[in-house]
Amino acid sequence: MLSLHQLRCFLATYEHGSLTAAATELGYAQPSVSEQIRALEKSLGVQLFRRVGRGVVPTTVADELRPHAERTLAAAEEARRAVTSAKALQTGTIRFGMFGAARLYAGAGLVADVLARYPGVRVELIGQNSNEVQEDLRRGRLEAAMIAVPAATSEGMTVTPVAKDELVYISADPERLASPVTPQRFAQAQLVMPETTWRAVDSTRIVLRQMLHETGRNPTTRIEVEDIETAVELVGMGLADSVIPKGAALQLLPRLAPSAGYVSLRPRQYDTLAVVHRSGATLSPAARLMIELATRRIQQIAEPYSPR
Amino acid sequence: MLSLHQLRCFLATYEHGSLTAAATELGYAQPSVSEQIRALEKSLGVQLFRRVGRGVVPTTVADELRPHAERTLAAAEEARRAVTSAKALQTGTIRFGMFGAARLYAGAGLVADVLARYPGVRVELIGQNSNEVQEDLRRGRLEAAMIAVPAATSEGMTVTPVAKDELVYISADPERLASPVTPQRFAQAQLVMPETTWRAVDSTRIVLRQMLHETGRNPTTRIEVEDIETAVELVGMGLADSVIPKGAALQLLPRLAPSAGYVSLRPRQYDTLAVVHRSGATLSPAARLMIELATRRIQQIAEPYSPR
DNA sequence: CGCGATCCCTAGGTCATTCCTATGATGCGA
DNA sequence: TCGCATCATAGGAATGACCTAGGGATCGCG
Repeated sequence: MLSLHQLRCFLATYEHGSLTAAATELGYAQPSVSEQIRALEKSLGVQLFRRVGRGVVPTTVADELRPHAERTLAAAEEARRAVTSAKALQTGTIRFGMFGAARLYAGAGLVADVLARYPGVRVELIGQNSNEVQEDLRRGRLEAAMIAVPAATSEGMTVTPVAKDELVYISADPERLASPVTPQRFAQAQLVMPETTWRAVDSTRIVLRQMLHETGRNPTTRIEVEDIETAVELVGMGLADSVIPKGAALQLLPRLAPSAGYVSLRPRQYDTLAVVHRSGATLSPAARLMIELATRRIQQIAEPYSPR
Repeated sequence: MLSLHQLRCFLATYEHGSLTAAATELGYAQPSVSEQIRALEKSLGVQLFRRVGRGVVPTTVADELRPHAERTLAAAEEARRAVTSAKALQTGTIRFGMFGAARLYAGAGLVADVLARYPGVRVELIGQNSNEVQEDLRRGRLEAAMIAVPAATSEGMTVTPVAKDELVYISADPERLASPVTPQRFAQAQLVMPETTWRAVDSTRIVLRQMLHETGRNPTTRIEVEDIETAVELVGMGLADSVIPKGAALQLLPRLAPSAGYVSLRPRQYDTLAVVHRSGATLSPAARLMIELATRRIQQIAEPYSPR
């Protein structure tokens, strides 16, 4: 079976015209190199060197083999180098999970942070929804992610809360923004809610359902849309109100709904943003980097998490 | 230490997303592949797969490694293929030694024979002089050669005579061609002799010296030139006569000295053409081919060798 | 022409690697 | 919750890598 080791011995022997010299260069005893060459010749079924009195002389087949041997060793070396630099985050791909809304107002800055520090890397931010991201985590497609809890956290996951993101009520009607929105008023509102596909398990909705449940009411939605931008635009057009994370409101309202504003709920409600990964896994440098940078970004916008 | 085997296991695992499947494809037991992957990860100092419940999932570093692993294995395969086809004489270089005059009138046809049979190969015909060729043989730079004996044959060489090439007297003067040239007449001739550099050991001259020595005379040369064509041209201009192998005379006289002709010596003198190689060496297919073709070519021109 | 130096091969032994079977641990899906 | 699929571990046999020691051939030199 052809091996890189044999090719290394072959090249050293070819260049020196001597087994002894090759062995010296490679740091082996002479019979070891001799044995490797013999094994290579046997495996190829051809004579590579003629043993002639003083030293050895390559055959024409050896001439033929040499450039290929060099190419093969170079490719192997290149492979090692690529891995090393990927390990050092100089190149390669960094993949990180991040649920929709948080990605919306922290994602671009996060990617910018990574690229500023490691210009050679590719960055992938995965996931439209926290639960989708959790599924990727569970399947191993993602090493770590920043998601909004509560979501149906499965066993074997380590969850580290990093920030609280307040949920605010947004509307184009100044009257409804005059004072914090109570559950009573909230229950009567005409709402547009994003992330239709995932409404049953969406973190924000779970929080809101809980809030309303305490008052014995169910939330009603007038419009269901897929993405948060559309929801904000609809709010700007005065067609409905909505509840979104404050960070998203700060970024999207001026751009998509300049006539609208936001106000807190009463009592204040929060999405908890947390870093999640498989329990017991040792995180790669890339993942640790992303976690650190994402945490910093998020905490610039949302309040740092403080356990009660 | 990185090995091709590890890369093969890595690729199979990457493609199947499973150690078991990879092992099946490669024809190994599952723990063997597992061990190879672990060794590769250790040698690179990086995790390549995350072990996740059902199967394994490549990390981004593995994504980075894969194309390089493929390139490396392809290069190794290419190396093997190149050697195989060189071995089968489909490509590569065939090197053969052949001394000056014989190469002159048989070389082109010999090369044509080889190329007709093996269109992909490169052919090198080495050597201007028998002794130069012998030196290459002794040093191992040549595997086998067709040379003219007697020449100073050194120990350790196997000499197989294949043809006798008669030495003929050439002249532009029809009178001198009327009858075979005796040593007496020869000793008085004005001669032009080729291969100046090697005159002391040249095979033809040794034969002629022996012939004259029996009559107690020494040969005199009027002109010394390096190559046989020049000598023949000078003969054609009537400036001197010469002695060259009959094969060379047949080919060169019509072209370079149409007014000249040739006649035998009395007694007839012969160069013996022989195949020479190191004793005890097993000849490569290429060398055997060249010997066979060269022998056939030579025997079409010179008389087959018949031991007395 | 012998003599030492050089270089390759062979022999025999040690140690590491490779590969196997058997078995345990774990996650997934019915 | 049970069965199945998958990976990890353990232990042992076979193979390969490497070494030291010594023999044979060749080369250059006195």
